[in-house]
Amino acid sequence: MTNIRKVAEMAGVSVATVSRALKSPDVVSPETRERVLAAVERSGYRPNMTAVQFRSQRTRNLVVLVPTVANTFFARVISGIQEAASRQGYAVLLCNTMADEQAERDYAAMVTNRQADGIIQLRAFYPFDDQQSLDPLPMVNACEVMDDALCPRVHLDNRAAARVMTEHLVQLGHRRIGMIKGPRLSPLTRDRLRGYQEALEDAGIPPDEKLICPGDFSLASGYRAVASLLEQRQRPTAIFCENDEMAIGAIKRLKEAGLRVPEDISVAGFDDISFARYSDPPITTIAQPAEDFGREAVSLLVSMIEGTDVKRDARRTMPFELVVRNSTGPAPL
Amino acid sequence: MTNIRKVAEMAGVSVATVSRALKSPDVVSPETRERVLAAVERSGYRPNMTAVQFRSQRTRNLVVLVPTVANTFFARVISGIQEAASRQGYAVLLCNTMADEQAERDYAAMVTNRQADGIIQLRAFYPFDDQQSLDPLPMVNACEVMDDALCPRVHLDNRAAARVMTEHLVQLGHRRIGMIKGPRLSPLTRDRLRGYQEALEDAGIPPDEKLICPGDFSLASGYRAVASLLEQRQRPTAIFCENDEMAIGAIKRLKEAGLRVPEDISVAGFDDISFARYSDPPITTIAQPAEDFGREAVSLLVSMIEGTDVKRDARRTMPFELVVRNSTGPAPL
DNA sequence: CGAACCAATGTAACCGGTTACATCGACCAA
DNA sequence: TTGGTCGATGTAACCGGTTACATTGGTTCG
Repeated sequence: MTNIRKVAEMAGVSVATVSRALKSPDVVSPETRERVLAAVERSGYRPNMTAVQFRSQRTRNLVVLVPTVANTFFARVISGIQEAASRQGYAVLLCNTMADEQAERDYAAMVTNRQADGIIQLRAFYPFDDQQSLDPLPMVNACEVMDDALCPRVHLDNRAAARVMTEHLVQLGHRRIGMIKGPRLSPLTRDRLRGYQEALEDAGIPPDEKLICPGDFSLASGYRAVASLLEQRQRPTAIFCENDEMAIGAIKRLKEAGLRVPEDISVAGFDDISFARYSDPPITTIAQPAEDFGREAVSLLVSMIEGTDVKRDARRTMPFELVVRNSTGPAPL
Repeated sequence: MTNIRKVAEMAGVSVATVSRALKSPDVVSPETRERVLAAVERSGYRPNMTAVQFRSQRTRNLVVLVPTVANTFFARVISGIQEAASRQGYAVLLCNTMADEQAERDYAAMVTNRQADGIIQLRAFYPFDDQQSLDPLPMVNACEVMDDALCPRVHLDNRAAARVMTEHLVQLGHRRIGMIKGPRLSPLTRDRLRGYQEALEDAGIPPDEKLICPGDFSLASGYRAVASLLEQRQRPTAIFCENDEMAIGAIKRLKEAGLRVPEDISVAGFDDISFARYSDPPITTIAQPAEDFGREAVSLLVSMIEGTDVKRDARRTMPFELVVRNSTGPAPL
């Protein structure tokens, strides 16, 4: 492996000059620079980045913790992150954690280890031990955010969005509106549920626990949840699913039961993933500027890393939009 | 930042003893070990991994280049990779490259840079300059493999799989079978196309260029391709899509044209992504052991890294399975 | 009793860059 | 002429671990 000393020898200069010729070309004379670059070229020299990182205490790497990269919503967030990061000269190291806390801690350690300069967490879990350390770690929480202000957060007003969706269903005349929830402990689920409940209350519709089904954001869980909703004495005329995958699973089960969507029953989703538009019928859902979540998170994180003052409890709320397609329609008489 | 010297001082031993107590506990006396571990505990010492990596020339990181992490097939491959890697003590750094060659080269440089020990490429592109270097770089190519034997490869016999699917359609009585291809330059597309053509030839069906449409694996491209197939004087009675996303897009367009699947026209996919089962109708497709692709790739890569002899042109061919669902049926009379 | 050996630990070189500080020669102004 | 300044470059310390080799003290055996 050719190192900086070999290059220095070839160019007939000191290692310091080689380093300078590569990192701050303007401080070496043009002739020397030429000579060094020629030697670099001839020797095929590539700096050993572990040495550079070790010495300079910077890596220009960002770690991103994603619960499931397969989720097309997260995929869009990721592409926003990558775009912004590469524009700012950072590489993105993606970690598909499957919501495993130990895996998240291990990857987060890359920051305390100095293998990465900062971390973006897309889940409501703080992966470090020192929750209250004085100098906040360079971390940003996006999408599903934590309640505690342990680091800057980029999020959606899930409560408001769920409320808008529920109001949409109410306006269509629905009064028995089922809900298929996301994972039990997710703040995202809690907020969407609250929005749904508030909208019902505003409309003077009494809450009904039996209409609220557990789910886990998977296609299969949407499918299963519908089975239990259909057993009810008085069936709902609309089902609000906390994400589009579950809506797709739900629709499948409804069709199997011989029900037409939306004539017999309406189904709403959340996220506006690409499959939502191609579903039969296309799904009414909440669209989020996913890429912007990523860009915003990177912008905050880079500010933290580069020393710009970012308040630990900074918070960016992103806009959402109700996208009405054909999976929702007037309540049957 | 507490370092090994501080810990050594606290424990009243030398830095070498601290290092040994942590890395090879059996060579230090139990009492000393206790003392060191206590000091580590009290000081909150965490080894600086950049120093460890720099010194030991190993990182225990694997880079994985994925064209699009959102693709649910790749997501399964990734989870196989992660499972196998973590079992062998390696961390996985995922890179969503969007098939951008420069991005792939940049991330691949992490290996030549020594920021990672090896790389798994899920696309048919060799991201290093020195194609013919004497000591092969620790790289494994999986899923969409290159024709040149530049590194070990883990792949599917796409030709055989496409042939099986086409034979399935022929057996159902179809003689005008359209095809929606994947990206132009992909070897995967070329092989699947060849399998399709061979099956037609075996069945004595003359080839018809007009039945072969370009696509790019996206939902939208499947949708668009069907539009052009429907313009044909004599419409196909079956369409073989090179992946499930395009099949879903195709079905949507067919329904919009008032055609029933599979009564009026059959549609087949490839990959068996989770949405395939939830489509209406569920899609007939080719299932691949996606997780095994990942596990196999890691196994080969780790062997290369750890010096076990792996032939540069090693090649593992994974099995596939025809999954018949309801999107294919007998050809209409 | 002394040589040989061994377990436990210490000393210090080393990995490959970066950079503070030193050095040197050219040029300029007093 | 001389002291000061400045641009270009060299010297060497340093980052924080790992590990070859040296050292020490105790035990075993001829």
